[in-house]
Amino acid sequence: MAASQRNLTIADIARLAGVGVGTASRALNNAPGVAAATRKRVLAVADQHAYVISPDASGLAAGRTGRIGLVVPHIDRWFFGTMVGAIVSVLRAAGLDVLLYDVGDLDDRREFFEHLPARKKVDAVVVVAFPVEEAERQRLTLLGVHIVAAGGQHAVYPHACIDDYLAGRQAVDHLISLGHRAIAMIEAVDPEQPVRPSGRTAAYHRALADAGIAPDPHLVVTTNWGGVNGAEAMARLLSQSRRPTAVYAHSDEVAAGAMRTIRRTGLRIPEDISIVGIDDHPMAELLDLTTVHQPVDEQGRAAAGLVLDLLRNDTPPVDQAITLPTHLVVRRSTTSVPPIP
Amino acid sequence: MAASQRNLTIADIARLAGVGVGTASRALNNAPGVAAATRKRVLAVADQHAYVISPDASGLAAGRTGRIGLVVPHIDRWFFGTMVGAIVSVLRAAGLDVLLYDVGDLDDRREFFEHLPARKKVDAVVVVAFPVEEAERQRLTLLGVHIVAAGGQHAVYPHACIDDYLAGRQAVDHLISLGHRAIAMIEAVDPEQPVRPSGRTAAYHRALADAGIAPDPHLVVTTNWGGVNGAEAMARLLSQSRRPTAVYAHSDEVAAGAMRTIRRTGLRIPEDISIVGIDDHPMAELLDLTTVHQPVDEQGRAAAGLVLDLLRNDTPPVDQAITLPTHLVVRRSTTSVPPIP
DNA sequence: ACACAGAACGGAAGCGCTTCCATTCCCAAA
DNA sequence: TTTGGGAATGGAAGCGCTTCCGTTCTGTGT
Repeated sequence: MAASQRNLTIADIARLAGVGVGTASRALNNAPGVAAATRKRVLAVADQHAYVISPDASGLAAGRTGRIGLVVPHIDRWFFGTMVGAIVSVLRAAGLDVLLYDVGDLDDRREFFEHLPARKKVDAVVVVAFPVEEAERQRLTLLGVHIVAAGGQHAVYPHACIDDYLAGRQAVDHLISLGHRAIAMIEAVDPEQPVRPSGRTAAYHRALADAGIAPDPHLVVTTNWGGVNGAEAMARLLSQSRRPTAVYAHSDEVAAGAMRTIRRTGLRIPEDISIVGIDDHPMAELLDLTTVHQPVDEQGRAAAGLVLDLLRNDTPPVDQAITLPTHLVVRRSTTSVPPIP
Repeated sequence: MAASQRNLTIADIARLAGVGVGTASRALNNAPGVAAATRKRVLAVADQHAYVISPDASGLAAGRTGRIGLVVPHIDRWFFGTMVGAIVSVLRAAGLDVLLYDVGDLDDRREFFEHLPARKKVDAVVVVAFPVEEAERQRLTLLGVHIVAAGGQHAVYPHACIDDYLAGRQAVDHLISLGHRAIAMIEAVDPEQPVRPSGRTAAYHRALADAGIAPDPHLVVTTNWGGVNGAEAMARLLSQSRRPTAVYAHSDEVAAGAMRTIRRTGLRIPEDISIVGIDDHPMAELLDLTTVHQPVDEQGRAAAGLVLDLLRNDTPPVDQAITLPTHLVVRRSTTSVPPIP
């Protein structure tokens, strides 16, 4: 009885199978150098006792962890959750485990980079969709493992992402092509993240310039990420003298908020105001929101693929920067510019 | 040079600090039995060399992992993502790491319970918001660690959740109190999960019975989880001879889909049809959807708290089943029953 | 018949830590 | 002054594995 309480070790299995620990180890790891019959016998014994190798002991001896660290802000949001799901799926299939670190709010983030809880715990790290600052980058080198970025452009790391500028252009150019000239932008920033130049913002300005439309600072408002803030931002936009005929929102969530404000104001979408978002959030379909689709799953899978490459060859993969295409999805929230009454 | 490549071990730190490995270990672990001056010296040396203890070696020797396994379906959905975020936050603060396992689709799920990838990797497991079947439960015992459920009622495990029946009653009773009698229900099931009796469904039937309203099977439709399916289900509902004056949807996402269908049909919300959901998804506010709020964060934090209790005392906590309250949030999607034309 | 190359195998050393036990040291109590 | 006793400490053993090296055992070529 007492003996059965203790977990079996590889030595027990070896003894029960009548082999040495070395052979048992090779058999259980599917390593070469074991006769087929022997391997079978060892596996049978292990199976019979529901024995599995201790990954920690194995890792300690072999010098790897079998784990990948995922550093992600706001796991509760669709974009990040989807990305994480895709990454986990690929890594799991490769037999790797995922250690999750949330750096959503500033405190968590500081905490993470200060103490680097992932140290000596992972074979690689994926930073999911947030810009890593220079100081943070320095700290990350202390981890001494490969780093990959998913869903954000980080020239310094291998990464998989979309082209934010192009996505923005697809949205704004769509409005322009419909004849709109009074095009507003609701710029979204994450209060928890350091502000940085956004491709989505640049796209707006350049698209207007390319179309010969004079920029109007009153048509640009900035707000925090999130639907409710989008609603508030839209209210600001509507409180001005010049009413836009179209709105370009940095994300579908922001657009959703804006739509509520527009409708509450008594205006119709798209007859009075057209609106376009970015992301193709599942909600966009329910809202009939025209948007720019970005392949979140694919970004995640691609990033996970980079990790696997990095782990296999120690030479960096040829294709270090994967940029996935976005495309416009036209629904019922945009139409051509209304005639001036 | 060559020496500096190698990672330092505790023996190196001990030597550099002029102490034995035992003392170094105690100092670094903040364990008793070390003179203050000695501890300070050891910590200084460690700090200077950016040394941290190897958690794997430490765990191996001490017989723990410092990790908690999270088993969760659909990490990309708001409910699960929010739950995970809350759990991670509490566990991280307690110095525990989180290993994430996604059992969203049936294959992943079978895979997980068949191979139990978490074996010998975690000190406890949290199953997030999905019903564990008897066979799966059997397998889980093989893990040999504490198990806690978050966001689902599992009599067999310590858990934190809401009362689905009560939540359903709050929604349906609200409609009844507004005078509605032709109340439809859109029942949501997860195609990836085994079907099981739902408190939200029971609430509907009993609420009607309690109010003396004759049940009408035509007013009940079942659909898969998700907004698009809710839209389709609502279409089915509207294609019938008897049009409901109110709809009770099992979740806000389903309700959102239904709202689109209602509006596309040319009906107004709430003038022609009232609708109520459950969850208080962030989207509900943007949709002006009346719903029943459930505290997802709190469920996650409570579940994580149970884990910590279980790990501390080996005696199960007194409060093994934590049920958190829900409450109705009235917005603009419900109103009293329209007069019969 | 013999030699010899491989394959199969056993076991010791070592991965980086914790913990226990034995030892030393210091100070208060008598 | 002597004597316990507790605090501080060093180091060996052991956590459960991998891997290397030396040994044994085949079968093959001649």
